[in-house]
Amino acid sequence: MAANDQALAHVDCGNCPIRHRAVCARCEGDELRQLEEMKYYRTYDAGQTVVWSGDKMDFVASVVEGIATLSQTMEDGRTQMVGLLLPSDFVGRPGRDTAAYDVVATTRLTVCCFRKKPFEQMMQDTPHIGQRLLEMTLDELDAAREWMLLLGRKTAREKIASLLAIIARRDASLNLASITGRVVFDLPLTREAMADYLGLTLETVSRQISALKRDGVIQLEGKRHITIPDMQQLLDETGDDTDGGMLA
Amino acid sequence: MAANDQALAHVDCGNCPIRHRAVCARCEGDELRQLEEMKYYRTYDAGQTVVWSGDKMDFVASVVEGIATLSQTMEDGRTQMVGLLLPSDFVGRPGRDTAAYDVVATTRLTVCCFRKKPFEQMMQDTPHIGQRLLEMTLDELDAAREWMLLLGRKTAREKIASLLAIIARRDASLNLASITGRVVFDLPLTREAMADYLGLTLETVSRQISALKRDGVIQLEGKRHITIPDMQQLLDETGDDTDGGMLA
DNA sequence: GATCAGCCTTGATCGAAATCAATTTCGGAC
DNA sequence: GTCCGAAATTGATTTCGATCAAGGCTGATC
Repeated sequence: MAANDQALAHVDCGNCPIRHRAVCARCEGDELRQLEEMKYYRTYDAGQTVVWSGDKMDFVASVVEGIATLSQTMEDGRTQMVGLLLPSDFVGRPGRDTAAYDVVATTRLTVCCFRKKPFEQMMQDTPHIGQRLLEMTLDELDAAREWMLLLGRKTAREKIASLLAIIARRDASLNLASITGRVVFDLPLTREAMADYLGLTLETVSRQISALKRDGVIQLEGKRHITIPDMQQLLDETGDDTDGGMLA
Repeated sequence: MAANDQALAHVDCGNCPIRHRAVCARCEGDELRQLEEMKYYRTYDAGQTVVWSGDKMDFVASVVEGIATLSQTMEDGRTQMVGLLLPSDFVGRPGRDTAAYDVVATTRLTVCCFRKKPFEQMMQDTPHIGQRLLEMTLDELDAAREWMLLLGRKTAREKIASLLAIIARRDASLNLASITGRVVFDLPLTREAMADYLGLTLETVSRQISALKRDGVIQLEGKRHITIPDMQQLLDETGDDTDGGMLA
């Protein structure tokens, strides 16, 4: 049965992010069993809200499959996405019992949950879970700061190119393909969601995508299927330092 | 002598942030002694760069006194500040040996340093240091995300008001004053630094400050000394939800 | 296969902030 | 006090992206 398949996948470290990214590599048998007993799954349809900002949240979770977004909304309705959750990303904050952001599934979403209290206890007893969580949080902080540069200083075209590059790179890493040359993928976000992420309006997003298409940087099939003929050309549009990076 | 005074301050937990915020409350005698032996101080003049992005960084540190900024710069010179480091904030990332950002002292700055290797070892041996660091990192992540909303969606006026409110609130908490009513403080940043933080130009910063002054929201004495006659009025300008917050 | 709704594109116009360009103010050194 | 230079202000103009406004495409439903 499906539930069992998933459980097996976990034992094999194939899928469950908490297991895979935070725990598995260093877990002992007892700890594995403990985690195994604590976890449960939830799935959401595309468009469903997982939690609203301010809601009570008595679990932590990690994304198994699908994509979710974190966003903040001002009273007058202006919204800014502050995080994109991909498989293996962590949701929820130990030591806080209300959600700080709206969490929305943008595709069909499966998460692996742990009730907060026992998870926190487990963190206490098993230091490397906390250590792994610290590493992940530091990575997220770096990502957030990179996004601050994008939001504060990049032009609309650079913003779009950057977002496409990030999505392309993620797909490339999944496919184990090289980062240069041709890349093909489907956009997991609507134009509106892209706009919310980039601090733009959906019209500007649409226009800039059209412009990149017109300039041959990307090719579009339908509204979501994208081909990047030359990844380097896209990277040149992002404004980022791309020439090999510093080696020191 | 000064050095000794500082050492005493640390023993008393009065000042050193790593001690005070991350460790002290739960540290045992041995751990205290170990930290005490590891630490050393550095001071920088206003305007001095502590480390350049990409530089090797073999220490972690925490701010004892003064203010530093974290910023990212694009090849063409556009820069975005991604963090403001106040006393007790942590600098450096365990598990990474090059700096990811430029760290610049904006006032005279004193930091308390620990060489990375032994600090990491200490983290291994003393779980609650890592736990405290996780809490601090999660706080920083929240702050970064709040800043993303500011950068992506707020108007220039709202940005200035938000920055002033943050600085005012910080000073207020130091003075144990209430958050409402009259607040007086000195700006620790130049207009240019404010612009880098807010994703604006320095001219726009100047114009908006003049506008807030003209509208009676703030009073200016010289270029840096600011009086806020009515804190609530300033908060109303930030665009943030301020009416008591949600209570659920 | 018609209808409809959600998503997307494109055009016209507007407006906020950037840019370019002088001054002015202020704080410190002498 | 005077002088100097950095920091800040202010004005004129431009520009990029927002806003307002029509449609167009596509896929689901009946």
